[in-house]
Amino acid sequence: MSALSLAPRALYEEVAELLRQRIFARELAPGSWIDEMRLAEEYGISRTPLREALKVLATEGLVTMKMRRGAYVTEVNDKDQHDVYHLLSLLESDAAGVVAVQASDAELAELNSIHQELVAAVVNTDKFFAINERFHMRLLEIANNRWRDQMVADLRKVMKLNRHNSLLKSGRIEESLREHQALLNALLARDVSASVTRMQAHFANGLEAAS
Amino acid sequence: MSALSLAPRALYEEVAELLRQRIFARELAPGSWIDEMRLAEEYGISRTPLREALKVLATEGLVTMKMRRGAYVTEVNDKDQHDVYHLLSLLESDAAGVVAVQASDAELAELNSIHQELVAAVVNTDKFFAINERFHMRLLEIANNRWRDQMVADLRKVMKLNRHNSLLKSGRIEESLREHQALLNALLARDVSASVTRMQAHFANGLEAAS
DNA sequence: ATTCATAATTATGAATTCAAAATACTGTTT
DNA sequence: AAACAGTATTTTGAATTCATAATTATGAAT
Repeated sequence: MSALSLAPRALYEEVAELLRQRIFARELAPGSWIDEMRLAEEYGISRTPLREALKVLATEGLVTMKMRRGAYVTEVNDKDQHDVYHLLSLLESDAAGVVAVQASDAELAELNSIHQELVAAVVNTDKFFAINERFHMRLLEIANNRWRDQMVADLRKVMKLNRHNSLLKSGRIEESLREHQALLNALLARDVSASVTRMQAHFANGLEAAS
Repeated sequence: MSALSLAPRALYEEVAELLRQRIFARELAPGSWIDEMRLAEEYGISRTPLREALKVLATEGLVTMKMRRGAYVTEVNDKDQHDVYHLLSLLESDAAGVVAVQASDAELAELNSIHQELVAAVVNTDKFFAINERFHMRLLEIANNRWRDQMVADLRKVMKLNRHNSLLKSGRIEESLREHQALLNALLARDVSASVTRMQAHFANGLEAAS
């Protein structure tokens, strides 16, 4: 068997993740047909787990199944992009409000510590992006709603379908940092409405930069 | 509506819907193991499309796949119930705000007309529930964000997993009607923040009634 | 009777096979 | 050359088959 089977995850999950990567990398371009046989052969597996993976991606919205003519990579237009971004803003700003109320002091301290890493990484773009991602994820974890986590994860995947996908443009690292600082201040002050507003502002600026 | 979809659905979709119904009806109880062979035989199909359907339901959160030991109906505890309800409130109240801004006069008139049906159906509980559902769905459609529609649909499915699932308890039809009226007034006045607040209140009261 | 080891059974995960639909190809006619 | 009919090929959807993991049953030893 191939190296795939060594992973603890189910094969169809493994394949789904490989396909996501190729879709995000635009190796499988939006609107293009997905050749089951070719991919199955390439991965050295049968069509069965591959087709299961495609159905998972279809439910996530990354792939569109057409009756009797197979799977196609979903095309995301500007409106979709805008709509998804709107929902991310809504969900994450709500999460910020929850965190302002419910987080323990230790958890807020942890967010603060990640923020300090962010400040330190301002010179290294890649590192900044990675830590920024970690900050958002940790905040969601602390907000402690697995259903929201799942939705945000799915929406972020869809965002990656778009060419102008970055949730954080490289040109506005300093600006983004200031927004993060303001958000953190609101969180540490446990000011709910300010936390929500700051997160919304963070997203609003991000969309402006992306369009 | 589904009557317009002339295209026959794929078998795995058909089966997924049948399984959803059985899960909502608690014929497949939360936490219980799903017997693939039994169901496949019962439906007169092979395990292949059934397993594809199960993977779709797993992505929706209705079932949980356990490595090498099959599929189980997801157990939704009180916290899950609360978390999902919170998200529904968030998404639908946001939709109400969008509608207050973006809806055409004709669309608002349509919502008003559905509301009048609701008023007329106050004596018939089943009818009231159905029309109430239609009002919420139409409002979402008018808000015009297919990603939110999808998320709300999935969350409502999860809500149905819970014993105390009703988004609208029978004891508070009159109260619910008043809330709807207040929401509609805000929408017709195109008052965004009032629309959001009214929808939030509608949900807040619903949760209180459900617990 | 309880525990442990081993054999038999069952269920899962994945490959293979098969039927039918969609597509591509061929050759003929105009 | 364009249009068409008819055939061949490809591809999808689904059933079947197969290998192996997990579970259950059996029986020996204490």
